[in-house]
Amino acid sequence: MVTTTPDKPHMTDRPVTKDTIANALSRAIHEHRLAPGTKLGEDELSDIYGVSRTIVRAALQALAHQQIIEIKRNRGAFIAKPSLIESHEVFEARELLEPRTARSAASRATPEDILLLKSHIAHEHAALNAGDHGRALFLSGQFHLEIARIANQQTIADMIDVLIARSSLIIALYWRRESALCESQAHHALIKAIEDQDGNRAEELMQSHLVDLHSALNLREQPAVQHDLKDLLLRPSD
Amino acid sequence: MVTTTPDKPHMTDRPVTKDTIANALSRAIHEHRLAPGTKLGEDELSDIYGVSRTIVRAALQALAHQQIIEIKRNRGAFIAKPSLIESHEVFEARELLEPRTARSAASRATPEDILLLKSHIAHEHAALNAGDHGRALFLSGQFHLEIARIANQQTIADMIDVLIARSSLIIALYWRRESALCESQAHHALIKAIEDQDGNRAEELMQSHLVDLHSALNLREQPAVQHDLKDLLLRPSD
DNA sequence: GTGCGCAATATTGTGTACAATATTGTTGCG
DNA sequence: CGCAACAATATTGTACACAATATTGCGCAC
Repeated sequence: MVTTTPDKPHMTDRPVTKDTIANALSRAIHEHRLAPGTKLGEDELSDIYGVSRTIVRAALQALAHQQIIEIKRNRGAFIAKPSLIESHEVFEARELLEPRTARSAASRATPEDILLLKSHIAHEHAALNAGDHGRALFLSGQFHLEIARIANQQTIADMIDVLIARSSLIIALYWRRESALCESQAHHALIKAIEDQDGNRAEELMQSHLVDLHSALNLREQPAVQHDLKDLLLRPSD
Repeated sequence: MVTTTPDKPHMTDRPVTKDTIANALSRAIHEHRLAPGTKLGEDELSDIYGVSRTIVRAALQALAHQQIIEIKRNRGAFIAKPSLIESHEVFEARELLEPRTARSAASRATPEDILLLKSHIAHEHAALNAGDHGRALFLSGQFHLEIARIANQQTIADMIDVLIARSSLIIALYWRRESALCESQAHHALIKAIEDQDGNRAEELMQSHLVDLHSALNLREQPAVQHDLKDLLLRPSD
């Protein structure tokens, strides 16, 4: 057995910088492999990636700044659990940013961009058919991000990136199964509008798509998944 | 001389956390006491604040994430110099976010909020009369931030906060003196609209105010202040 | 037996030493 | 005299050791 080698996971010996860890964690959170409330111990991570806690801490601080993890002093880092208010705010912000961005994308998209978007959809479908809901969700987010990139507004794209990451957490906490209608139809329609350079329609479709997403959430009650049992025991309810 | 005491600057012995340093630097940048391109050495800062480089690095990383400083590997941290494209993007993002936020603020503002806004203006005027342009600029930014806070959208307010910080850098680089018209009139009108709960007018005023700001910049030529001499020598021009 | 307080343990916070890299100064060769 | 390679210096990158703090477990008193 070679499993006893205490070396880094990959043989290519890539440096393993803070971005390596931040991206890995970000991805895992996006794909719902890490649930809100999960503790991310520094020693734990430094063991996993074979680097010192210094690097791990830098990665955690980066994620904390995106508000997808929360660092409590002398307590550690935990995957964030967006509150009801926060969740509304995130989607309201997306509704403010993304429709106009989609309009802009419609007027700039090249044939290559369209192909890329379609490939995104295809991968999303494949993941969904394979039962990999986490990956499908991640790709769905990347689709939105790709539109922002096409719009050629890096600054806005960066903001949307963060909002999408937080949306993933919100979905983990507040998604209601009954409204499990697959949203890929909306994405298809969006591509069509962008392909047709129909900015008005793209904006409108994006707006209603986000409203649909927003309203498909149980943003009236506390989340069903409550890892942080402290406040759960303080909420008797049913 | 007691200047030889190696202690912390303030006698109150406040912990001096990374936020202390980040806020101080942020403030100094806002007020144009630190010019774009200035190098921020780690040892330098750790000496100044009497903490180890660990804390300083954390502060610098936080500022880097807001894109108001740039960290070059093995080179150090430098105050950012937003490019022309970046500058346009920042103001386009503000034009997307702030008008709607002002509308929202108009419908929520309490009498106390109005008073706070007016006090902001007063301080801004005072600073301007005292010739402290840096502080006036800082307060002007805070005014915009205050409106976002009144709108009760923390998420959007956070984004605007970052955009305002970057705007300060952009103004340092691209402001043209000829258009030195004091903008406080616009702020006065905005307060009036908010006080009157006139959302439409607030949105409209904020929009035109930002367009004015945007167009008061020399966003066609490279910045006059070029600390980074590397690319300046590569640009012959006049 | 229950509750409180203290000790033991584990985890994060910070400082520091050393390694890696970039920058600068110098020297030797063409 | 100019250029290039190399050495010296300075600065950042990383790991690690210790300090501070929170959590947990235990024992004692009531």
